[in-house]
Amino acid sequence: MTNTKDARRFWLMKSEPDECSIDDALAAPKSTVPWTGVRNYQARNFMRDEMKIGDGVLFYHSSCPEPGIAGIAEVASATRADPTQFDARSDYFDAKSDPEKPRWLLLDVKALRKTRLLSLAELREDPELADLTVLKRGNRLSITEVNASDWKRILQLLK
DNA sequence: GCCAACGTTGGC
DNA sequence: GCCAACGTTGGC
Repeated sequence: MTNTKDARRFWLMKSEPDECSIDDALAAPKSTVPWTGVRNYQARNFMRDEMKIGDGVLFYHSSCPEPGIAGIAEVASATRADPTQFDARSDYFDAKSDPEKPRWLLLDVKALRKTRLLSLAELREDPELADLTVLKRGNRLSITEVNASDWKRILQLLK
């Protein structure tokens, strides 16, 4: 199987470092964390339909003093139900989700390494990254695709 | 804490 | 199925 449909793809995943930073992910067993709390259908569908084990992930810190890319990770599992949707004490509880037909999914993300913080400001300054989805105005999606050339460029900036 | 942008909800 | 109101995200 070598057609382009099966090529490795790349993603940017936002995490609030207060909840799960790149350090937290690296400290987890097997450096792997369940990506809990996605409550947006578009992001869920990316996980369910598009993301494959081994896909590259930019681990992005959001809602924090220094937002930006903080590490490199990879997709480490297929999707399964996100258990927090059924936990009434969880911030991510969803009373409308039927356990027989879970509305929200998660997948495992394996942290590979921490990088220097490539800040949002620095990303914006790079003309080569002009089409990076996370830089687009009004973007709020917690999972966005990164094209291969932007991925390459970002790894270069992180060297 | 502000607020722009965007997704979701629910009345009709 | 429209769309106004409301809630959330997330940088600043």
